[in-house]
Amino acid sequence: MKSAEFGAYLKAHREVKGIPQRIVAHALDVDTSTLSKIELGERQISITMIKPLSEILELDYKELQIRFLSEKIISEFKDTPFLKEALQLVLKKI
Amino acid sequence: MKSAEFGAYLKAHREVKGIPQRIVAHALDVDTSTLSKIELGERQISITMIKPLSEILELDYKELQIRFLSEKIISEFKDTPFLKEALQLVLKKI
DNA sequence: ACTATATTTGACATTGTTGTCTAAACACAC
DNA sequence: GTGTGTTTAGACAACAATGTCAAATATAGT
Repeated sequence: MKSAEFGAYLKAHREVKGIPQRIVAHALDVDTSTLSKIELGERQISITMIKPLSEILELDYKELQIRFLSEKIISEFKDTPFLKEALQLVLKKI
Repeated sequence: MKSAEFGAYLKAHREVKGIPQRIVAHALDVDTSTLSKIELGERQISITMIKPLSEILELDYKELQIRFLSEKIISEFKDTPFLKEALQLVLKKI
């Protein structure tokens, strides 16, 4: 899932709840313009936004965080040789 | 990654082989100034540099790549909640 | 010490990303 | 239609990261 899709996912949830961007943007401490761009995939979502997003959209934080993070890692490293081995090494180290 | 440690490791290997920065820098298609900063940890190492580095320093590519990549991931996400779970999910997906 | 080479440093231009601001586009009630 | 609130677009400044260049410093070799 690309970042644009994650943005669309957030937008869909926001609209289901009937919350205007104004409110969500305030919770994230950004402009509605920035939030709009996030929802449209024109701006990256900062990882620090996941917690407040989960709260205001009433989504499970842990689930959203894991999903966001895993997609971020995949999109960043998907074409990198030996990614699998590196991930296994990271898991061993942490 | 601004890993001074990895840079120092590369520098140590280069010096053991007696290869001047000039040669390695040329293989990486950068200035000696940039290479110096990389070795001192003042510039990030681009992942595309690992392959030419392994060749010129006669280090095992796979090993170097895995090591570099795992350290990069750790340094980037070490304080991120649910990293372990996200990594496991990534491994499942790829 | 002198010279040549190697390395490091700091200033700089370039590039990419971020969020804001203003205004335009949109939706929808009245 | 008009008016009100919402969303999006584009231009902009702030900021960080990159690599280069030229100058400064360090290291050998003789």
